[in-house]
Amino acid sequence: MVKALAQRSRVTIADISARAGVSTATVSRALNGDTRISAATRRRVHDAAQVLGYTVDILARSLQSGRSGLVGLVLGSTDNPFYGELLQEVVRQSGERGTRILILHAGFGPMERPTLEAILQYRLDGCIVSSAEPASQVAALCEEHGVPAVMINRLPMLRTAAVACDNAAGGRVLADLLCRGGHRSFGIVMGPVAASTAREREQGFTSHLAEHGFNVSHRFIRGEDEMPVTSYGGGWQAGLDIANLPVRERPEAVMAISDIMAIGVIDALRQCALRVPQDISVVGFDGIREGARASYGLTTVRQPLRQMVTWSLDLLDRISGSSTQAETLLIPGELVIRSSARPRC
Amino acid sequence: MVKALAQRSRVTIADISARAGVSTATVSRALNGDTRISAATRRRVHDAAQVLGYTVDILARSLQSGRSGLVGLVLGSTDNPFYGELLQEVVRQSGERGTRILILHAGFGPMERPTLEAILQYRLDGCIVSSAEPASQVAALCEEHGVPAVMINRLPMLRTAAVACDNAAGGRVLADLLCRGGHRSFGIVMGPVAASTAREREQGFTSHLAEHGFNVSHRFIRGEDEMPVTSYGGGWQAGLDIANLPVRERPEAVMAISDIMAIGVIDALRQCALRVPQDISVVGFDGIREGARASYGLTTVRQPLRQMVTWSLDLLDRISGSSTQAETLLIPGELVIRSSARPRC
DNA sequence: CTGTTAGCGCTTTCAT
DNA sequence: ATGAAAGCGCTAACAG
Repeated sequence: MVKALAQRSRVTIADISARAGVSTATVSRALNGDTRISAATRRRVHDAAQVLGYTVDILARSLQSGRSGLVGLVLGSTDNPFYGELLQEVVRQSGERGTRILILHAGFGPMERPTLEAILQYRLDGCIVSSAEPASQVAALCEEHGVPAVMINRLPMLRTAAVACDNAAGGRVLADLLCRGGHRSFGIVMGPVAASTAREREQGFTSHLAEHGFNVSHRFIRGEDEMPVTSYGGGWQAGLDIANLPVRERPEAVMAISDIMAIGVIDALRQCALRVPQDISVVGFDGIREGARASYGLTTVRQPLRQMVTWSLDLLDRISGSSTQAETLLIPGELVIRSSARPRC
Repeated sequence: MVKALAQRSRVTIADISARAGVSTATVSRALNGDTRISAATRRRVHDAAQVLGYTVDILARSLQSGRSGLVGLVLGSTDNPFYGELLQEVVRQSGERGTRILILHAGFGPMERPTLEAILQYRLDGCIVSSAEPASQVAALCEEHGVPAVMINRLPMLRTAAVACDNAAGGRVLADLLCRGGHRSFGIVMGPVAASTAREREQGFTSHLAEHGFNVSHRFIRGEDEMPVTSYGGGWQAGLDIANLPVRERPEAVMAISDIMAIGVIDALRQCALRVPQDISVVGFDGIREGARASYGLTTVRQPLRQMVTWSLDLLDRISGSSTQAETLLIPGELVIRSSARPRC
């Protein structure tokens, strides 16, 4: 009695079995909803558990079952609000399914070895990878050890699965919008490290333009030294460069490879007294909340975040156990027309 | 052989013990750097581990030791970039210490019961709580079960520890700056749900003004329905309201309770053709990256994020085991003067 | 329907 | 300096 209180020792199924007068096996079964247990016993067990304040020890369960109920998440730099939104959605949905999120990485750059090994050490049920650099490391490790992995918005690597927004199609839709808006010269803005995502977007954009007899006259690759990915700072620099172009050379429309870059571009253009969209149209890609602010009114292609996460989690469930196969789900993005691109010439 | 490959079974210390010709106990000791093991044996064990590609199973270790190496993190809505920055810093530092982050919550609002129980189920070594609403629930649970908890930027609850930026002092510093800038009328902007953090900031601000014979003439409480906390949208609304005030009533300076609100205020003021800081000065609090953008140049008090996280993690280490005590660490914020507040009248 | 018995992989006395 | 054995809390055969 005193001891129990003093030691704050964990309440185990053994405690319940004692109190309910059944074996621990029965307790386990009752608690896990095994239908073979009589209603009466089940009640007694549940009551006892309730009274004692029992909670399963997932560590113990996992040791036995091999599944931890943990999903690893690899995030890029939260400098890009997209990752924050992704995190929130992943946490929400995985919570609903009763699985928890272990953060493996959040930031730019590669992962360190010990961090990577957490995948094995904690017997993760799966991994969701949404950042560029660590993708291949994680893919290799998961592949080798049979841990399901799904890339969000990255090309599937090795035999991992992937779910992505249809980047190429999105690029095409934006090109189309700008063409219809009567723009005749185009620029594109992207970060130094071109992830597959960026390349696809560009490719879709460029090829659609080509089909209509246009091409991309200016291609700005700008980034911050410390973080050579798509970033506000990179967009800002590109914006300044665009503003400094001789007027006749200046593209009438610019597609930024991500919303965060587009926002940087817009700020820089305005800084230089250029008006968006009157003087120049700017479109982005991602659909982050910030783009919806009245001060930006960013026209963009929104990634179907919710669905992408749902499918990722489904995929993880499905491929766990079965031999991992490279399966790719492509979801169309949604064109969101606001005010940063001129509708008519 | 075939079986080993087919089953992809985990490499355990038993495998190592077989290969190295020692007992599993010795393997465990060698791997954990027990000094009593001879150098020769240790080498053999390490080599074998290396060759076999061994990784500890933390689940098994934890079951034995009671410590999981997992720290729970409760985050507010990543709508406020502050939480994204916090996340990144926490992940970085905990990674360095060899502990991993389990996300318990990310978003506005309370936590659901099952999520809360993850704290016990995974035997978390501790919890870091930085969001308002779930704080009391988490505190209660941790308190009751002896799990160390530290509130970041919240009042310590029950017997939990806390580390915070000195909010009151920060408020005072901002008030002082504005006074010296020659401002004579003041407004304050905050979200509907006033966390302790917000109240302290306001209190410091107001009391310093009072000491100099000023007071806050306007107090704007604005938020978004779905998310009644400090938010961009709330700041925006407050900004519009300020802009719509009769000119003579309009405060010369406004302090927003957070940077994200300050940014909303600035955007709205500009939308209404008011210039910041020429027509009105705006200051914020937090020091998020976004405020550093040239388009905002937000004058603010920066929270010493890095140090706050370091201390939190230290605190968790220290109080684990010992009877939890309410300990509060207050770290001064750093005044960052940029261009959103008039320096001289 | 329920109890008995083995472990899951690791650490840790207690011997030697 | 090393081994044998117990056990962390749970689940899953395998009996009845």
